[in-house]
Amino acid sequence: MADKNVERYEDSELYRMRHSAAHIMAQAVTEMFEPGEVKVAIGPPIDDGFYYDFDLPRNLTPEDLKNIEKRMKQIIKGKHPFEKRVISAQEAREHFHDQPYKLELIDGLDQGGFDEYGQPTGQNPEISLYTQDTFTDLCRGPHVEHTGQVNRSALKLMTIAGAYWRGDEKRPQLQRIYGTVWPTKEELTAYLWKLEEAKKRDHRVLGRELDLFSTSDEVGPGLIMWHPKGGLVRKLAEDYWGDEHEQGGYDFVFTPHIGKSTLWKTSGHLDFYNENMYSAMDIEGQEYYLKPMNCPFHVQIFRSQIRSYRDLPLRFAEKGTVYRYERSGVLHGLLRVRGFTQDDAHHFCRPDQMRDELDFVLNFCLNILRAFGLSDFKAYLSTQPEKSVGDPEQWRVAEAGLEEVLQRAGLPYGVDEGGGAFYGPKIDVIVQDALGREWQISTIQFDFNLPERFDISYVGEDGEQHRPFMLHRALFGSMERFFGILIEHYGGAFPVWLSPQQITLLPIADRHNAYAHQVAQQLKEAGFRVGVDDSGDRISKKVRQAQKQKTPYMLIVGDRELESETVSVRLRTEEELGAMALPDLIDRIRAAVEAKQGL
RNA sequence: GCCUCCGUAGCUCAGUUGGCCAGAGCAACCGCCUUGUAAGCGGUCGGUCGACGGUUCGAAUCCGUCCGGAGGCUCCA
Repeated sequence: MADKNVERYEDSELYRMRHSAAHIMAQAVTEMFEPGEVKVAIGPPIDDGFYYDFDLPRNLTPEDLKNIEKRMKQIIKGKHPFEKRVISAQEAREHFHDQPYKLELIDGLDQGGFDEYGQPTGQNPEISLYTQDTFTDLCRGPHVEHTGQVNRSALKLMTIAGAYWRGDEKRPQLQRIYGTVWPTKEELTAYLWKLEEAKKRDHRVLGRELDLFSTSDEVGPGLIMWHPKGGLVRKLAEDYWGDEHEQGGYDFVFTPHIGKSTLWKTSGHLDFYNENMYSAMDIEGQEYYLKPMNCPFHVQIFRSQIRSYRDLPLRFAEKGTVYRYERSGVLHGLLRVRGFTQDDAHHFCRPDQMRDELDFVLNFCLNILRAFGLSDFKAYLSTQPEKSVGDPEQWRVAEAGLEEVLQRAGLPYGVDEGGGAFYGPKIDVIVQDALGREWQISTIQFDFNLPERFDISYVGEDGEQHRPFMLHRALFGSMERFFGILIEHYGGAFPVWLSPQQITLLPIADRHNAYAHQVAQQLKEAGFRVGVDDSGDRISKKVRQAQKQKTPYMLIVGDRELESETVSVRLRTEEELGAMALPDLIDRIRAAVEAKQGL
């Protein structure tokens, strides 16, 4: 619920400042070219700044960006007032006769309230112009009073990027300049610092530095190689996942990576999911497809025998690796890939079990995520899209069921109308990471399609055949994506239970190596992942190396420790615990591991 | 996919009117030092300058195609 005392961003001074900055930028860009050469599109404020889209005679360079910023600061200094004028559509058309994008916007406004994306607004708004200095723009406003109210010391142009007119790739591609401006210089600095911090946590960078994973040109884009250390983190996550699922009443299944075209024909994937599937391969004259989803296989398992109402619910879980075509431009590290492993499961249940099943799966999901330091949850409920299968009545029941479980769980949620999959409505769980960024992780979806298409049923108490509800869910979503999020969430400093190497022994001099190895052996026997840096480097170098690897525990051993049979403990937080006896240290680490948090 | 930018040793980067054998730091390896909490010293190895084609007496540098990467592509004129 929005707090009434908190001003909405749209109503804020900052919003107006950014909106005005966009206009000032448009003026600066317009002035760079001959009259009539610059076609301006739209220039709204956004979360952390503003942008403006232009159709220009040539491509902008980073050098241009500097000049534009310079010119903007001059315009700001001029303290030019923003003046509003309400005009008729006809006047507007005359004014913008050589501005095709503006004309299109005017048409939208004139024809009964379409916004700049062609979406109906349900109202017929007035048409207004805002002028500052030499520049006039079609604009609803509001703006600051004069350009001097835009803080020029807190202004910075960020990047140039391509963007389609109205977001439609069939329309012209425009040049978009992103900029940011803040009430104070300090806030700009803080914002830039946050960007830097996010950069430092970039899972692609950390993935290399910590030797967690890689991709290879020779293998292909969007295909991930998990290195030993990344693989270990994954195994730890999967082991935990497996234990929880066993406790949670899941059965584990394993299914092939390919299936015949008839399977995908029956499932509907060839009709509805074709654009994400790779082309067929020929095996002895039969077409086979790489699987983009695991569901059809799980359905096969369900119907491999006659099921009784007493058998339900059934929960089949599989870490299933799937392959989906993604356009090359959208691939991104571990977060958007072409081959990935879903921690998939399908629940089959009776209608009367649906409510319990939903409660179970949502709570199960949130509990597992909590173990990974994620606790700030919200959700989206996505409803029936235009292109979909199944009885509308059934959709309503399922949508209501999903909404109720969210309410019972007390999870804040929004509704994405028409955002569901073609086969059923869904809940997406969104988490906030350590930097406050939001990530979509888990998904819980109804499937009306497959039970129907594969004609699965169970025998009810009445001896008749009944169609079960089928629920699809993934908690981590995909192992790749989840790993990427975890790396960024922890900034590469995994909690000790997930750290690939938990402890590194750092002997001061060669003569301490034997003792270091002996201690390491004891720690290994206690169940920890331990290494010894017995290189000839100085201790400060060894500490540096271990720090860079974000090793939770650094144990320095020299003459003093050897003498007293202790180790000097340094944490990666740079905290020093001083000399500790091994049993005490073991107790401490064991506690942290069991708690699945901290060091 | 499209637009902009980018692609030089494992990593981070120098190398601009096209011209001597393509460089540095880190890493790796070999030595010396035997060291007290984020880089000790010296040496060695390592690159068909993303790939292919073209222009040229001559291409890392210019052109073309392809491959790969980064940012962006509907948060209300």
